[in-house]
Amino acid sequence: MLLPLPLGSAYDYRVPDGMTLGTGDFVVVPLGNRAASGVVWGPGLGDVDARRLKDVTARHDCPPLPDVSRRFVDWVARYTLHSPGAVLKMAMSVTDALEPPKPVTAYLAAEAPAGLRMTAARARVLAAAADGPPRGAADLAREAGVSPGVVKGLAEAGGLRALALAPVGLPPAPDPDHPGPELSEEQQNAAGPLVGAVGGGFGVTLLDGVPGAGKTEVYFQAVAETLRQGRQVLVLLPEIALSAQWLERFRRRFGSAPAEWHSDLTHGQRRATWRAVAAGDAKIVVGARSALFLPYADLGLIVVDEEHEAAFKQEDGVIYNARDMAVVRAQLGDIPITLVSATPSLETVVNAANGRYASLHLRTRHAGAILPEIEVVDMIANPPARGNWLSPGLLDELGRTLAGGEQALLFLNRRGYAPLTLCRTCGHRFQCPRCTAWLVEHRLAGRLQCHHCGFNVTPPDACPSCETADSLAACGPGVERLAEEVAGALPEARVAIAASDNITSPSAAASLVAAIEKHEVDIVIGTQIVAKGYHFPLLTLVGAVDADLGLQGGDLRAAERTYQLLYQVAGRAGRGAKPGRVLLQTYMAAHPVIQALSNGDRDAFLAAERSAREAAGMPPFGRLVALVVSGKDEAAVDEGARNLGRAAPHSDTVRVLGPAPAPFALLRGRHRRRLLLKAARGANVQAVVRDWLARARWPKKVRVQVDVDPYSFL
DNA sequence: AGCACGCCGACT
DNA sequence: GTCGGCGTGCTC
Repeated sequence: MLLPLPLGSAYDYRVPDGMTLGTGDFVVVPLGNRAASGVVWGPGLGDVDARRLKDVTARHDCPPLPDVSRRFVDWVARYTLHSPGAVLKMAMSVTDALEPPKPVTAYLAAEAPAGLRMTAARARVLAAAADGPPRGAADLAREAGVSPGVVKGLAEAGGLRALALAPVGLPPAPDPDHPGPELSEEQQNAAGPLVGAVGGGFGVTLLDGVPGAGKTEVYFQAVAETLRQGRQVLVLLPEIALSAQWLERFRRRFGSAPAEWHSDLTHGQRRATWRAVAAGDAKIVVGARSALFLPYADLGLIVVDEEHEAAFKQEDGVIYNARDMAVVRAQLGDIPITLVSATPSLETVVNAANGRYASLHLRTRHAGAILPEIEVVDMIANPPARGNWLSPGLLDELGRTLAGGEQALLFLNRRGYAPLTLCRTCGHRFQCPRCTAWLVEHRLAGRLQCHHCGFNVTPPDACPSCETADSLAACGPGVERLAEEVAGALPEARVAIAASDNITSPSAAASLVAAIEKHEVDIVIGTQIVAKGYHFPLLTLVGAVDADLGLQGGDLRAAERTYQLLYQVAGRAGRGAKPGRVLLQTYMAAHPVIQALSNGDRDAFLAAERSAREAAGMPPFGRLVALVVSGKDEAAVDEGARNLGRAAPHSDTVRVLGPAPAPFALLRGRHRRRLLLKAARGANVQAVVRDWLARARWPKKVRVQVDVDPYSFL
């Protein structure tokens, strides 16, 4: 019996007489003094005294967790060095979905039978029921301002008619043969092998195409083929909440909506979707990384769109990369998987180059659109006005674009107004008390905010350190400040800010997208949330305000990520009839990333990146495991980190760097130290780390977190 | 993850 | 004198 808790191993329970259980069955068991739901993982191990065993309470009325899902849970647990129970928890995220939905009874006003006793409360219920659709007892009672008992009593007395309400339904099944858009010859050539792979067992294909090439329509062909074969499809997107246009495209192609899986669902939707996936009724699921762990009855195809995205890396709880685990899931299920990107990760490029993955290329934009020209604006030679961030060249282009009735996007990967506030008199800087981070001014919200823990304060009138009034200065730009600069330079321009602060839900994203599509916006000023996926035909100018932003810091993937992000942003320009232009503002015009972008030479950039990683033995040519030691007591954390460092394994294939303070040495009030294990490509890092952790000792109040294949170095 | 047990600060 | 804070330990 595996419980969805971080317990270390499965627990044994006795099966009471008269109950038959099979592997994968969902059951209720007593745990301590409460009841818990878990999954039958196999026969008991018998390593616990039989007298201590408790009886299984009941079997849930739902399909068992399929064999593939169970093997997947075990595999992910072994790989990530987390407990199987913690991984199972991700597959059982809606516990009350284990029981069939109770039929919901709704009530509507009925012809009052003779002799119905009327009270003031009953009259209010009847008045409420007479107006509007049939509602449940609780809703009706709330509206009438009475207790639910009154509604029940009235219904029994015949004053209300009861009606069985259909449980939360799924959208109608997508139709693979719904007429879709015509594919170009290049698209058809790419779609052929993808469609051919459906039903043919495990295989990974990279679909690599320039932005605007119509990659989505290409993999939709494989989705359609899988639907025709009656099997389920999973499409993973990095940020499902922002995928309004993707969903619209899906609806156009298949005549119906897919089942969605992300954090923004209501409880009822989660429940219904989980059950429909388990029953095999939900034929296509589009979701964020957690959708990978749903209990698919018969999964036949996985697509990972924007496979290079860092958002696929789960950074808390069980730390895993959904793209990599999706490949594993496909292998265990013996089904094809397609990785899609305009800027594939180096890992994927290397796998494609050495033949482990097949690859398909789309080199031209769809419908005759051409790729934008990318120009470098050397900010040393063309500085902006003092206190501003837009170079004269970019400002001119903005004006020209607007005058031509077109739209522009200014990209700056910084939320808020200014990333740092300091006192001009004494130099005091506003820092988060719980994190190693400055407080970011959010002028629209009137707050100084920490982007890591949510701490925020009202900006004071006087410096808290030297008490000088009106001495605080905003340092550096954020999207809000950029909007202010644009408003000053181009007062007629209609500006919209797009950052995670104001685009918090799929509906917020949808309304912004609609406003841009209807040309109610001239200039979009956004963070990375506008970088990917969107298609705005009138958008012809993209300005990257601070192209160098991601290049600072010693992160392994800084160059790769900056290249991907800027290339994706550039790809928003010129997707319609008119050609686009892209301006990259930089103080590092000679940097290889900037050069590669302006020369349009992705292959040379990847080759250079690849040989640098190979020479350093870094991924994908070597393996990394990060250990983060954290706790509230700094001395205890240091002690734990030192102990781990002393116990660290060393061999000719493995070495350990650190401990060193993590880049965020203090995060949410916890002190953090990092150790990094670097190993040869073929090394069994899991075995090495497991052995290491078993030998080392650290204070109990200190937590050691394992991150296999760390993505960011924070 | 919950939940209980246990040992030190501010209250009716 | 108690209520309650969360550190620590346990759940077949």
